[in-house]
Amino acid sequence: MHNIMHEMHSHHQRDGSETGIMRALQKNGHKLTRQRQVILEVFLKMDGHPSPEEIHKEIRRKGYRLSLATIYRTLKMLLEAGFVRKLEFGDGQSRYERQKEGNQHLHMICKCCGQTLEAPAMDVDWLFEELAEKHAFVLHSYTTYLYGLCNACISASSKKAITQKKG
Amino acid sequence: MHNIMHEMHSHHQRDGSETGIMRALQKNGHKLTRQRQVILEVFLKMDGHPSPEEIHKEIRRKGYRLSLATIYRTLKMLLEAGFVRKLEFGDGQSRYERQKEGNQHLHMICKCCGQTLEAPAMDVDWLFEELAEKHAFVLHSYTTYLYGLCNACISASSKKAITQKKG
DNA sequence: TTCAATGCAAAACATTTGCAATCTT
DNA sequence: AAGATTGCAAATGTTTTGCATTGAA
Repeated sequence: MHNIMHEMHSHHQRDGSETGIMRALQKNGHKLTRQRQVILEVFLKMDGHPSPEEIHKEIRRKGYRLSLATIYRTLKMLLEAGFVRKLEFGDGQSRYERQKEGNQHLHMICKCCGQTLEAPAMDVDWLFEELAEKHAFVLHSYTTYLYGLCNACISASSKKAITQKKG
Repeated sequence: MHNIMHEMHSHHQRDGSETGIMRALQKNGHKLTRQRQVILEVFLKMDGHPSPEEIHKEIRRKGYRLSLATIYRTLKMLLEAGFVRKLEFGDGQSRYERQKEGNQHLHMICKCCGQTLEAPAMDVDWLFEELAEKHAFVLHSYTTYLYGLCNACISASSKKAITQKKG
């Protein structure tokens, strides 16, 4: 039941397209329902890290109609199958991003405006690997959140500081 | 109102003891109540990453009696003041750990038993710093979760594999 | 004395679940 | 036809909040 993704990559072309994922899920005993197609289709087209609620809104905006519960259930399935990653930015709701193999990245979260940007992981990969090994830990995946201020907010706040002296 | 901690470090000895923190909070206009003393005292003595609920239980176990709401409110205050860090392991409840300056570490979370261990950050620090800089991002803090299997669970599962062939 | 902080219960959320109806296969 | 999946509403679990009361300064 775990990480269908790997299987997919060995047997199929590594597309990870909507149909590719659906086929992989199907092969693993899941049924191919209209709802799952819609969720996948809409989710894959969304940028950033949408929450279940946001995915639901987007789905309705596009004229489809399905229950929030189904979105939760589908996301859980996709998570267990390894097609998505679950993120927690600390704002009370969970967020999801697509799991693209070999595309690890860090999340930089601006404390001021809440915007998140992504930085490619680069050297971090082997560093974490080495670190885990040192602790006899088998590393499967990782998530990193960098908190601070984005460029826009720094500019804004320094401008404000000039205006009102002493922030 | 933000990061009283820094202020404390420049004016006081950098102890971060219960009284040290209380004094710093007080200096910033917060009132020194019995409840806050108790929460701080108990929390600082707890290991790991206790959730508000766990802190509450521990407090009651020690014979004190105060409301869960107060714990939430106090933790929020400590968070905004920079004395604690908030963590989300993905198990549905938030967890808190003490913010010790210059003691950054990564969290290794075992997917099997749920246990978390900590690894000192080492080289990660400047790597993140460099990365942030490259994106014009001012780094304040970071949190890293490494997911995988701990030593104990690996041993256990390999033992099981021998017994039942094909896991 | 004054206003912040507390306790309590209710409210607000996000997420999960039970169950009857409905789809895939 | 059989069993998985859905929708709905209710349940759950965590966190927040309104408000009267208490307590620190």
